[in-house]
Amino acid sequence: MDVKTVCLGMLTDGPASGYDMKKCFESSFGHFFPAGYGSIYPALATLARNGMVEFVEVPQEGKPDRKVYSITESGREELLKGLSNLNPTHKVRSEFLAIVWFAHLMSDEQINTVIDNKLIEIEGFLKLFEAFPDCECDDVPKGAQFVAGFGQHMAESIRTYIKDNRDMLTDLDEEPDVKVAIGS
Amino acid sequence: MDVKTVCLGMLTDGPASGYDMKKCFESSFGHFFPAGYGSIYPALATLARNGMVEFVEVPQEGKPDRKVYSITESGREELLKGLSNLNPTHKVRSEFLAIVWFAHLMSDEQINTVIDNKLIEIEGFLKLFEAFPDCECDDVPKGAQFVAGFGQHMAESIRTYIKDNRDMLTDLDEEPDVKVAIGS
DNA sequence: ATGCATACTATCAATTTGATATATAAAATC
DNA sequence: GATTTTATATATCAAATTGATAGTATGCAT
Repeated sequence: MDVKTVCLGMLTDGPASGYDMKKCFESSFGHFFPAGYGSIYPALATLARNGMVEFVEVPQEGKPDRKVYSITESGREELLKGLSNLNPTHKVRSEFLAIVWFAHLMSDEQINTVIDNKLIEIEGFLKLFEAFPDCECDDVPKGAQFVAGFGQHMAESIRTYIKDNRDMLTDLDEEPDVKVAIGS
Repeated sequence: MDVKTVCLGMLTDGPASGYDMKKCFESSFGHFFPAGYGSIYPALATLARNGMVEFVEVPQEGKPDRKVYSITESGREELLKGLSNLNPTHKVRSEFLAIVWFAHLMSDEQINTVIDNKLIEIEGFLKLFEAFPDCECDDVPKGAQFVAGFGQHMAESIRTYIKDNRDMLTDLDEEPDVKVAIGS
């Protein structure tokens, strides 16, 4: 599955421009399937060339024209093909874990900063979920709810693991600062 | 951080060929930082060109020559630069979650198979950890232990979440098959 | 005997990344 | 009042990565 398939999937929710899709990748999709302009625009161009999507150019005032894409019938068939993978991947690419793997080559201070920053990042991410608690309200598709819950569960799980095990990584956990009794 | 940095890191454990490194990516590193021949060989070529690594060609009988690479002093400095990122990424690219997001476009049977297969895959992955229980034994660096534990914890967490929430995704959880009492 | 696994190297097209270019207007900051 | 940033929108480019394939030889299994 590539960005083309995901773009087709997004268009089943209604017409959208490349810019709209980029925002969608930023807000939700990108957390588990990232894409930037450099993959979105070529994907849309290819899909249009092959008749999977159609577009109309909507003139704007003072802004570039919008190209608003819609999925076609061929596009819907292509999408179902793209989704029909019974062994889909789930890949992680983590600079964080690579750095931690080589912790013994680095200073305790460096590692501690990396860990602190990662915990802050996770905390910020988890705050996003407090906003809409278990949004099983409206017409949000069950799949999206499952994926959102997955993300939240993962973030909590990572936070827990890091907090519970970070002291493995530094020689002295938190510079003991033990005042040895003088004259003992 | 790119594959070059990780290759340098691997070489701090001792000299190795591209083939050796590929096996290392397959067995451990690849679970959180994947790389194939197509990135390893170009990485080693670039590193050699820039004096970050040196290599000797070791003739073999009936097999192609081995090119055995070693890290240089410049390489060690370059590695430390590569590791000195205080905000390293942790990215997920999941066809699995993308498919699940669009579950409403698919049949229950398809989704159930995808989920079953994923659970089997996770089960298989977790069996790898039973082999060496908490390998804090030898001289395995703490960083590697932390990362291995991280992987195990994540896999368990994903398994739990999927098992607890998979029924969100299908209309009827497991084809009820309720035999209604006749004549009630 | 024919195919598959292991041991090595390496390359290639297609895809993706991350940054940048272009252009205008509104909002924020100084 | 001037400057910077943010938002709206398009698009492209070099570099990196993916996933597959090619080449060459030995051994093992069916």
